[in-house]
Amino acid sequence: MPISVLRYHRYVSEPTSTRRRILDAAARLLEEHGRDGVTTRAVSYAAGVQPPTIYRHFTDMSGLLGAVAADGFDTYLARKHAAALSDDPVQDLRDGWDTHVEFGLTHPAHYLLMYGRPVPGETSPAAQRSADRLHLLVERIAAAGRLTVTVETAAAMIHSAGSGLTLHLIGVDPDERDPELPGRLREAVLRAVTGDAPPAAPGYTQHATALKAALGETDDLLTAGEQALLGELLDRLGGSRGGRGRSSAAAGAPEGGAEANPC
Amino acid sequence: MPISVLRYHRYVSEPTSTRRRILDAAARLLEEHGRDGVTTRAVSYAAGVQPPTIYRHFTDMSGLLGAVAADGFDTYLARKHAAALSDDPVQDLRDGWDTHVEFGLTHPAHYLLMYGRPVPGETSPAAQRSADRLHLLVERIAAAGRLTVTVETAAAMIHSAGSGLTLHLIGVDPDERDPELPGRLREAVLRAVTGDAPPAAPGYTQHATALKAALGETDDLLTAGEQALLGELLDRLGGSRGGRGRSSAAAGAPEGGAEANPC
DNA sequence: CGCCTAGTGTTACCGGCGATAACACAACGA
DNA sequence: TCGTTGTGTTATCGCCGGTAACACTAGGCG
Repeated sequence: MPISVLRYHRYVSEPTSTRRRILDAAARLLEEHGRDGVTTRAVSYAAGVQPPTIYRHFTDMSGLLGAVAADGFDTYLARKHAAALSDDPVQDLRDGWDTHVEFGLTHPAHYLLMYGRPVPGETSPAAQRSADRLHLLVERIAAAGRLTVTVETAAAMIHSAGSGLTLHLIGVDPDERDPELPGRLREAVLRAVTGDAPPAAPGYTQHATALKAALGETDDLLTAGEQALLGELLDRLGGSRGGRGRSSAAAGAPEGGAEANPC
Repeated sequence: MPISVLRYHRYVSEPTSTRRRILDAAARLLEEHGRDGVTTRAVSYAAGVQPPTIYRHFTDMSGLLGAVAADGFDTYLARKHAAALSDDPVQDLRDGWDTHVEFGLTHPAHYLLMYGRPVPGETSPAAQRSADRLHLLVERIAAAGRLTVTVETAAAMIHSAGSGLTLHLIGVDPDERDPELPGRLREAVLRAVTGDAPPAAPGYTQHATALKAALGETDDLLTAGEQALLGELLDRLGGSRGGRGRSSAAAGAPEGGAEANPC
């Protein structure tokens, strides 16, 4: 790249941006003195700026704390493998669980910021990022045909148990922590969301045909009409490579009533 | 009781003691405005005393908050059966779990005070009370010879999962809470600490969830509407397991299970 | 060139917070 | 009767989160 392009701009050679310095100072205070050590004064002093500067970059205190939490979480995950996925989705989830717990124990103050004070409807950016990744990991298990509950339910179970475990461990003196605990709880939840069964064959056609074959057992969950409808949709996925669209439009209800209505 | 015994003492006929008034005022503020609404000024004003009076009774702010949490928790448990134990220790634990979660959802601010900000080595009196009761419930299961792990490990697993679940639910909008979640997580942990084998999931659930996960790939076979419809039917098959509530617990342990590599 | 605008950091300040010192006063026991 | 103890008060401190108003710089544009 020719020198001429390297025009002088304000921040090109500045060692670290003000925002970065504030973030780092706040993170350091957070780790060393806990949540209560992160005050506007302390941060501004440690970052070498005046207090109002903080508000210029992070609208208020909670904005700063949220940014610190997100930054710390991202950094940690980036340093770990993060995106390295194997071809065993269950093992990947296991690794994700362990990494999550490890982060909480390595950075308890960050972790408490993320999960310690839930507010209905709100989710910190860091927690959201973590939840997204969990959802992805669980979905891969579902795609492998090894999930026995909804993806959403499985993710919620795993998150509840995992975060509860981490918070519990944070509250226990390191020497007194039960070494059995993390592994056992993890496997308990894992067994509950996966069957112990070996992975089913990949590809949706197999699942469609298998499900079609088992349709008769679903009387307590689906009405007769729903079973019939589902059967037709599964036929489309499992068998004939028919053209798209229109074929389904015609099919009326199998018979007039279609209203067994259990439930 | 003869009147002569009712000597006049300062507080005999006083409607409520100062300590009680402060406690009640703080609890009300906590429920109505959350943790941040409980300030020395607000409490003292609501209780009709001067701020320093609070320090006379509860050495500092955290002392007051601890007392409020403990008081609220005790009151709640007292109003519930609390000590009513049946002759089925596992069912008693189940009830205890449900009561615990219910308390957290009914009094989220109290609950966050108890579990939201763990500090290594410290345990709030309220949390300690709850832990003691859990220990007792688990010990009864052990006495019945139905525990496959240490009492301590079992209690820690249950506590981690239960408090994590409650914190998770507190953070989710009431309308969007997964009704399956609490029961499933509870049974998963219960099965892991007692030797019970998981109830055989109907074979179709895995196929249903797998197919759901692969719905996105079916664009060439199904219209968007059909995909949505199919997705809903698949959720019904993957989500709920016929009988609800306790039914799933009974199943004996056909195989040792429970020991698949806790790592 | 000279003016304007946007971005950034500053000084000075506000109301509210947790906490404490020093005092006022009632009840009780020697 | 007089100290002691328990309880609640007045007055005040230092720190907090947050904001208004100003100062300076760089870039855009006539």
